[in-house]
Amino acid sequence: MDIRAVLRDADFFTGLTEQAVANLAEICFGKRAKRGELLFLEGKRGSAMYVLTRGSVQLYRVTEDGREVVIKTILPVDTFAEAILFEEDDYPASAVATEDVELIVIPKVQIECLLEDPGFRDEFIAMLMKRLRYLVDRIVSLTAKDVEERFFDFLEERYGRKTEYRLTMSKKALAAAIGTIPETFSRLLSRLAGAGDIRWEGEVLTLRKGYWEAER
Amino acid sequence: MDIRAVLRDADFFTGLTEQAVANLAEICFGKRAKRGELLFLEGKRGSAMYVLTRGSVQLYRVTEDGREVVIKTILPVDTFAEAILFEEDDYPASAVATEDVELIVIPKVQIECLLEDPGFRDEFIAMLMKRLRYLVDRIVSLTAKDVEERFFDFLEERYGRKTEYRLTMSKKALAAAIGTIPETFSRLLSRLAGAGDIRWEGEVLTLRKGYWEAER
DNA sequence: GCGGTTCCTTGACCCAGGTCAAACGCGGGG
DNA sequence: CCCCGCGTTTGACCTGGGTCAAGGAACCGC
Repeated sequence: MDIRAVLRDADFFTGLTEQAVANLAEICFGKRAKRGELLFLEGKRGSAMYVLTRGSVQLYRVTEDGREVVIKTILPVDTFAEAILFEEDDYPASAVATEDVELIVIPKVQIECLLEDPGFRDEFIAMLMKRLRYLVDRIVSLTAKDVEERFFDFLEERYGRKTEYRLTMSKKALAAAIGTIPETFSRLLSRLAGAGDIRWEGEVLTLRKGYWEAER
Repeated sequence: MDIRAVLRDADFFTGLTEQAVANLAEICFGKRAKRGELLFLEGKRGSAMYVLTRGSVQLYRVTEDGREVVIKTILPVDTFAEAILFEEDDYPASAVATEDVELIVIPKVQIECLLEDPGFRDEFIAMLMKRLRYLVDRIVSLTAKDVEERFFDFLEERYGRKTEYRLTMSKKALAAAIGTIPETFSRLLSRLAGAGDIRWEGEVLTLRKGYWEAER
């Protein structure tokens, strides 16, 4: 895995010179984790942010009564846990690998230097704005849309409009990603399959041709 | 209304020198709006951010099918619409006055100069982080808590733990603030009143003594 | 191969809270 | 002073989706 190439291509680091990326890459290191492994825990002190290069990760919070609420599902190539860079304290959420994953670990101290650079800082602010927008969208979606709509929103947002999706995370994780439970998700799928809207074989989900053009 | 004094005390402007605040105050101006008035509309171009000094404002989004989702309720003294400062484009949400309000309007261009100052930029980033946290909390709350819990969370978060609250916005607006509809909110209130947990007279809500210490 | 997990599915049930409708109080404009 | 419109309340009703329980199915490690 060529760390430097990955960093260069990540949105997060546009605005850095080739040289700066090279320097950064020197300090970073790769990491693997297996499905189900925790990457960090809400409230724990953290000292790194991540770039996900393979697999998927869910950021979630746990309520007092033990319910897990997924805030966001991370897919390659995306960065996460940038929040930690600007907080003296803890991770604001937990992160779990929803499949076997590969990631790049970027030590916090290293980025703090970069933030001196005003250009980079602007990029950083722009990224935060994107995160804000995402969360607002998620609130709207969880509040005002039903499970079916959220499912297709998820497909579109995370993979784009296609007719075939290779979904490698578990259905349980998918259910959590769209803010519901496995039972409800399973029922949704069999209803859609019954109506001929989708077909699910192994890891491959196939949509009825023209689905995206239909009423919706 | 002493604009300079308000700005000086606003969290948002800590990190500015007295002089910088004074300069800023020169450019800003006060504004009033009546209950129900729109301050800005999602998708419209904007060129100012605001400090609310009296009344309350709701930020909300409208879904395709016309449902309004309240993102956040603003109370004095808080800033809003800072997002616009870093977007070339539009307001990401709409804002409506939920009571008669007084606000300070800060032209966008003016702040853009301030962002040159690295100290101010750090404050700005810290503020964005707080917003992120807030939205994550709201997701958790809307997803995993019932209406009653959200109501008391709202009271605590917006006014602190007290036994008496002067609630000047309409019950309709309150219902929207906690993510429900007037009917459900009204039923909640009469249930709580029946149980002796609350009393509501005019604008004043009184909690049963020791409410905050109870099980919850 | 085999017992033990964990995942997935299905069925029966339930309930918080949304919808629809009706009635009333209240404040402001004509 | 009356009327209209809005906010509020209450009642009757309904339903999306969560809970609980019970089998299958797939995947371990031994």
